[in-house]
Amino acid sequence: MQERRSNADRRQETRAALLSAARALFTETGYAETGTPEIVARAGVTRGALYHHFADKRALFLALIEAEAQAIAASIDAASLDATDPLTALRQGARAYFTAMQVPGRVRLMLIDGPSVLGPDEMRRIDADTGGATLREGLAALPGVTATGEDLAALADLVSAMFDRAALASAGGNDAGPHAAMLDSLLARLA
Amino acid sequence: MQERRSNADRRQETRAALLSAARALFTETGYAETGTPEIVARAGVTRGALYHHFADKRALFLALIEAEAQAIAASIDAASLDATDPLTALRQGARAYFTAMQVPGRVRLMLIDGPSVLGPDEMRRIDADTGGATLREGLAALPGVTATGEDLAALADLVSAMFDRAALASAGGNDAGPHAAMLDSLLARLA
DNA sequence: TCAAAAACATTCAGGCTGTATGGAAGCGAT
DNA sequence: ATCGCTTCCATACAGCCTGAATGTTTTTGA
Repeated sequence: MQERRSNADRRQETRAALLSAARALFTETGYAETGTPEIVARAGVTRGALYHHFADKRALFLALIEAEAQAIAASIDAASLDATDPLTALRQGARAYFTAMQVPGRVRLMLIDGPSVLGPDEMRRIDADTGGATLREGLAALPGVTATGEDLAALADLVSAMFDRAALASAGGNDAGPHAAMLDSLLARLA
Repeated sequence: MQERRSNADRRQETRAALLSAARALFTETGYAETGTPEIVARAGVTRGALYHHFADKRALFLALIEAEAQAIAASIDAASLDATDPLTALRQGARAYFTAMQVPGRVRLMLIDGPSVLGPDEMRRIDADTGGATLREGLAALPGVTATGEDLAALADLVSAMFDRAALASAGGNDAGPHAAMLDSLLARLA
């Protein structure tokens, strides 16, 4: 019995299987420690399929990171829609980011392996393509923030660094309480 | 002609040669892209020497990172000795950190490859063993900071994240001005 | 229905890591 | 001084992985 599938379907299915298997293994074992034989075995295909869909291991990882970044940005957008004043909007966005980053493996993908494998520049680009502007606008709306242009971008970058560090602190079963609370009070000082 | 060297000398010399060669290649090409054959060729020894002194490639990298962290901490300590009031002390420490992180390759070693190869936990341990306490004390001395214990540690971690991000922004020939200035004004708000 | 293209499988070459084995040089005791 | 022991280092080997090249099957479109 041979099930007749369209090329588009086949393509998308194996791509999804590869991305899913790669995500599982990369988050469990790390990028460098995970081999492509392992990935394709888990995905139920061969290495030929992998190298047909992706130029190399790095390209597979890049596709994974981009999908993950979009999922995170979508979560934040969905959560911070009902904004009353700028500060609570920012706080809601921060909470949404933390909960989004608690999805298993996300910290490792986005904050550890991502910058190392893809480089900081590419990670910045990905961030800019997904949710980068949101934070800038959220900060600019705060009454205590007068920065614009480059200064505003720098401020957003610094605040984003604190978000990331707080998310990192909450990984591995650690208590995120102190970091999140402290970050919240720092944001309150900005307003 | 055979130069008679003591075992202690031989050991330290080849170790230094290996660490120096590894530092050069890791900073130029990155950890994953640098092979041990390349390292030992540059150091003028063989892979046998490398695996005699270090358990594996990771252990060599670890020794390198620890030495680098101590060098950075030493630079900061040396620069922030003449402290008048807490805020300027912190500012001087910040400036010292930025100049220390402008040594070529340091950003890549400490902020990109380090966390990926050694893991965030080990990087935290290294930071705690070198200059971790300095920042906590400097922040605690600020009049506007009332946090203690876990909260103080969380604040120091968040501020440290901003330092790192600012240093990262200044890497690759980018202009560090906006980040450094913005960070400076944020620190002033804390006091 | 049939050629062309897409999707996938298999094979191959090169390189790298870590280990095991071998040799040379220093060290301590006699 | 020399002899066993240890340290230091070099060479050889086995296993694995990556990416490219080559084959095979399935789908597509005319």
